[in-house]
Amino acid sequence: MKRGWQDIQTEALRRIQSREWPPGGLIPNEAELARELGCARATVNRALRALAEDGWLERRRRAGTRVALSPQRRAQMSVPILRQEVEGLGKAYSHRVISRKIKGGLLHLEGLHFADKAPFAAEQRQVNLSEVPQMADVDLDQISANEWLVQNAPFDRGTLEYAAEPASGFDTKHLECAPAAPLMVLRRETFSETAMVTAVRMSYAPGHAVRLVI
Amino acid sequence: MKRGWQDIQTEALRRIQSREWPPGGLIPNEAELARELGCARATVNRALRALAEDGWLERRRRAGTRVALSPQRRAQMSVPILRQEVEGLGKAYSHRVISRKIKGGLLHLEGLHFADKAPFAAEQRQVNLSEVPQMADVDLDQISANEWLVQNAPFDRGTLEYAAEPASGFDTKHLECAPAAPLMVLRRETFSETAMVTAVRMSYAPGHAVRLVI
DNA sequence: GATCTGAATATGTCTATACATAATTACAAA
DNA sequence: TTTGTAATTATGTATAGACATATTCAGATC
Repeated sequence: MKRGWQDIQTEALRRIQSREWPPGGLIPNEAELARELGCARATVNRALRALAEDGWLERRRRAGTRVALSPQRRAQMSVPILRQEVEGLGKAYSHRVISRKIKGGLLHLEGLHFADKAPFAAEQRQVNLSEVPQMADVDLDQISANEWLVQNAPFDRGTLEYAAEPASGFDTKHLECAPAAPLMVLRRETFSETAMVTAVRMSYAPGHAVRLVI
Repeated sequence: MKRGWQDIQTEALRRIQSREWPPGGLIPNEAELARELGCARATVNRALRALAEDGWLERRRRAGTRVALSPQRRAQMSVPILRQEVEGLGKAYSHRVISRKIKGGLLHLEGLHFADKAPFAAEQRQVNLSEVPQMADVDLDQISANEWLVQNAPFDRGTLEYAAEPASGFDTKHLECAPAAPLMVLRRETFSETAMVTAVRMSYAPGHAVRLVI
C-alpha cells in the first residue's frame, strides 16, 4: 500500500505510461482508488489533480477522469531577467543605456546588455509613465529597466512572443552582427488591470537559443 | 470574510501587488491568516501553495512564507503538436513524407507539414527503433511521426530549444523561402528512462512566432 | 568561541466527514 | 419526438484534528 500523494501520483503515472490505463480511457473514480491504494480520497484527489495540471489526465465532474488523448505536457520557462540569464551562463552582466526620451506620456528607451563585455541583447522599450510614474526618476545606469519593472511593476497579464527576424540596422550596429543575420527576437507586452505598462523588443546576439524545460 | 481558497488567493495576491506585503517580506503564518480571514488553515495552505507554484511566494518550513524578490511568473507553452497548431489557426492540416530510411537501428525521417497547402514546417527526425519498434510499421502517410510518437511513446524527460537560424538547403527547398532566410528552428530530444527515443529538427516557414502565455 | 543538542515552530501532509457543483441519466409531461 | 425535471454520481472544496518534517534558535558543553 502506498502512502503519500506523491506515491499515488507515481503509481498513477506508471499506469498511464504502461497503458494499463490507455489514452482516452476512463480510470477508476477517486473513492475506488482510495480503497484500492489504502488512503483517503483527498489524497487520491491531490495526486490526480496534480497529474491533470501537468496534462496527463482530464477531469470532469460527474463524467470522471480519463487519460489525456495527447498527453501534452506543458513546457515551462521563466520570464527572462537578463541579468540572471547571463549570470546563469557564468558570465558577468552589465548594461548600458543607449538613448532615453519622453514623448507623449511614454518613456522611450534603447539599451544594450552585455555578457562579459560582449553584446548579449539589444533592447527597445516603451514604458507607460501614467502607469509607473516613478520610472521617470529611476537611474537606469544603476538598474536595468527590465529589472526595475519586474520588481516594481507587478502586472496581471501579458504576451510574450519569440520570432526569428533578420537583424535590423539597430541590431546590426549594436550587436556587432552581419546585416540581416538571423536573430532571435523577443517581443513582450505587459498590462496592468487598466492599461499597457510596457512593451519591449529584445533582439539577442546571434546564436542565442531559448531552452525550455519539460 | 472570504470563502473559497481562490478568494484567499485573490486576497493574498492583492496584498502582494499592492505591496502591503512587500517583496522579500515575511507574511503572516497560515494559522494567523486562517484566523484573520475566517477559514481553515488547509484552505490558506491551498491558496498560498498555488501562489508559490506560480512564483509569487517562497515558502520554507519553520522559516515561513515570504514574497518572492523577483516575482518571476512562469510562462507556459504546451509541447506543440503541429496538427493542433495549424488547426488552431483555422487552417487545414496535412503532411507528406519526404524520405524514410533505416540505418543502424535508427529510423531517419524527413517530412513536410502544410497549413492550407502552404508549407508550414519542415521536419528532420531520428527515431530509436529499439525504444519504439512498432514505429517501423506505422503508416506515416496516415499519421505524422510527431503525432504517433506523442500518443504512443510517452517520455520521461526531454529538451526543447528554439533558435533563429538561416534557412538550410533543405529548408529553402521545401519551405519555399529565400536561401539563408531567418527561420525559427525547434530542436527537441526526448528520452525514456533508459535511452533517447527521438530527436527532431523542425524548421518553420518564415514569419512563424512562438507565443507563450503568462 | 566553536560545536553539539534538544526545544520550538511553520509548513507539509493525511484523515474522515460533510456539503457544493457540474454533468449525465432516467423519467415524466407536452 | 421533444422538452423539462428530478435523481444520481464523480469531482471540487471546506473543515478540524493529528502527526511529520525541516529549520531555526537557545542553551549546554567542549
